[in-house]
Amino acid sequence: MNGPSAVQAPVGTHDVLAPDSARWQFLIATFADWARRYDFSLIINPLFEDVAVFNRGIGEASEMATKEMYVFSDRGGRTLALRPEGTASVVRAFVQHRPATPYKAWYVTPAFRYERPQKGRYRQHHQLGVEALGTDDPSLDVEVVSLAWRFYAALGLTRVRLLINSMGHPECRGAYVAVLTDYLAAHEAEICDEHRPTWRTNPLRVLDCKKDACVALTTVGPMLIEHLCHECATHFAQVRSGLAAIGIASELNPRLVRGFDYYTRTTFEFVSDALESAQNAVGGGGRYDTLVEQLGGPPTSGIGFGSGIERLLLVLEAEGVTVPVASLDAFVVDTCDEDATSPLVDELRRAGLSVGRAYDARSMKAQMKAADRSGARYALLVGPREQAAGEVTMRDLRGDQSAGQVTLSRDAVVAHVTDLVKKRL
RNA sequence: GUGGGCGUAGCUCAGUUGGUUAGAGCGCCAGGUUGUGGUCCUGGAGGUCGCGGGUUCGACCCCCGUCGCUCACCCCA
Repeated sequence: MNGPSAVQAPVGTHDVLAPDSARWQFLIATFADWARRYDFSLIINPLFEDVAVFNRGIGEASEMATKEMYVFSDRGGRTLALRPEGTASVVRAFVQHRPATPYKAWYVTPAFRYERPQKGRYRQHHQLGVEALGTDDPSLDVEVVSLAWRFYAALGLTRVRLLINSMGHPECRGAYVAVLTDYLAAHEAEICDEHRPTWRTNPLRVLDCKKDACVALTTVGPMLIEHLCHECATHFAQVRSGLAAIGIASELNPRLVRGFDYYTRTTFEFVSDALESAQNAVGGGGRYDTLVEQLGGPPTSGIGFGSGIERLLLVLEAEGVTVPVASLDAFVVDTCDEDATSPLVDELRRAGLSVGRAYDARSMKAQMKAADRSGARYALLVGPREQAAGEVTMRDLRGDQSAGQVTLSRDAVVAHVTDLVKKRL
């Protein structure tokens, strides 16, 4: 390597190649299927937005907005940001296009945050999620949560738990924050070293703190769940009973406070007991009944959830879930006539089969080796003998040790192999 | 943003107190078998030992810097 030094992916990003990419396909296809069953349509948003979309959405006081966003100026002087999460863009698109409500959309997208990478945390990670706008019916909260729940189950995960809480709406939360502020002010000396100087900026963050000092303090302090107004308390009760009615166990966690300012009422998080690290959250979400207005739309309720693909893959591995890997149906081995290979391969592919072949006119032994490594079910051999007789030799590569082979006429081979493959499905 | 660990072949890793041409397994290519994979045998290709500087007669090894990877804190998915 005397040429230019090799380039590599930026810090905190990663490439996904086969065979790992098969697990991504499985995740995305499974999620798309469940989103379809729940009547969600696909939405595709830009990866970058006017920075105001995210600032107004996730809150200027949040860590993500202040320290973690990829903000840049384009050549036209616009201040843009790479999306750090999925919700704000969907809501922005809703405000801009005003689809009929209820509007239910699913997405899969990269998300960008400038953080130090570690296990399960990247500067570009990927999320699957849904958003549902246009009603605050608790049945919709139940649907969004259960979609996530059923999706995790469909992946084969058994150790995911649902934590749930209610953030109230702005009025009852505001009243609670006043109570909490008084409480924290009276016990300021007991707050952990990190939050003592900053707790007034966002008192709710103290609830989220994992340090012993803050945990001890807030466990006995006032809880938001106890200060909900009648409407919010009723709504939350309906969500929980709705989940129970379809057999989904939700654990009330009054300390659950998620990182974005836009959340109201129902807030939830899925954690995996299979992950021991601090990155045990595989997904989360909640209701955001003021976000549409903050982005300039009419008063519109919304709820959504997002799940990190990289996190899900960690959990799949931790739980020992294996993912089906598609292999080739056939591999064409041709030592005779390169010009005859392409039509045969083409016919097989048009018949719906996945077909591999060798290149560079390699020896039959080399091509057979390639056929074996490709995982193909059948090898289709065309040598001078078959060529002269108008035949193809079909060899079963995955049968018993004594795999047999048969000779077929060239005209019948495509239909024959197609039948065999379809019978196995 | 803070702190720890690690960078040797495509991959996983050896490499003695600092001493000549840096090794293994797997993978890859070819041959053994001039028409047959998965087992076996033989051979081959592939490395500026992350990069730069320093110490030394001599550095993969020691020192400094740098880049990268990784783990944890923080935050989150």
